[in-house]
Amino acid sequence: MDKNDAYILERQVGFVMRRAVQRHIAIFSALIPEMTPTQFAALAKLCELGQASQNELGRLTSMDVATIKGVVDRLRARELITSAPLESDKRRLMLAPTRKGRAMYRKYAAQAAEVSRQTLAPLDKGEQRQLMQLLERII
Amino acid sequence: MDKNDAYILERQVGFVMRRAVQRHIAIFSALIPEMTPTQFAALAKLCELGQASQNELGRLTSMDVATIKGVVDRLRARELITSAPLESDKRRLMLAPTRKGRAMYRKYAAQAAEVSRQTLAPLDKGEQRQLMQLLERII
DNA sequence: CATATTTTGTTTGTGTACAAATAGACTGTG
DNA sequence: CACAGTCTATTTGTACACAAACAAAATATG
Repeated sequence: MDKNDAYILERQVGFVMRRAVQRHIAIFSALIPEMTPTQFAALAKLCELGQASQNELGRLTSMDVATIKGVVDRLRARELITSAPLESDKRRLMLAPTRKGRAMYRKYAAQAAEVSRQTLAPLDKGEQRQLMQLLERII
Repeated sequence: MDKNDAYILERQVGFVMRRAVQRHIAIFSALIPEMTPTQFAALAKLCELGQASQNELGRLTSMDVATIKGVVDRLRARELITSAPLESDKRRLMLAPTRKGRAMYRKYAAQAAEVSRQTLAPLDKGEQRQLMQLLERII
């Protein structure tokens, strides 16, 4: 194998992104130890929407059916959201944030934005925008 | 809360990176269904080194002690690597790829590079380099 | 040399993440 | 209306990912 063709782990996007995500999660859990990024994402989206079915919330937060179920179960166990089957469509489980859930979201929204800032801190504003745009294009 | 201060999930780095990683993993498992990106990373690094202790391999592949143990266990179960306690330091578990492990690595190294290419395909060469450089700076 | 500290590995528990199989409820089309 | 296909949710199994607690071995330091 040619030296230039060599597979170098450290130069693969997957590896670099995995490490960047690791650092991001570490920053998140330092600033918001009360919940995980995933849980906060689900809660934030549900607060934004007011209500949504479990499936809908999963799609909007990019979590598959099994994943969103676990996240919803844990949020409900902590009484941050409620769930009830929809009368007009008994397949669907409608979710809504509780007062406590909304309070939690309001409490940490600023911190969550700070997590993004710290994650991107090594870059200047222009680079930050560029990174975001490039990432959005490979989704 | 001011509209400009609103927390928009879709604009947070963490969320965007998580989705980019999801897409990357989907591409990987389509091209290399035989193993996970994590397993391939460990095998690739071990093939590059020839041998390494479990802890060392974990550090070099950014996996914590519990994670690398699981990955190593699964690779060993498939006879892709061997492990043996080091005589000169009985704490350490020395790992090495088997003939089968090296063959597996050679077989998929080109495919793994192709995974990176496909992941970055929406970008031109310059943008790809830029993205990699920006990501490396936020690790 | 003795012991405090560090290093390596294991175990347990919790939390994503996804595939595949299942069940019940809805919808569309004949 | 019937029923084929679709949608929603659940369950099971596998695989990362990390924290915390533990044990054994090596090293450092007094």
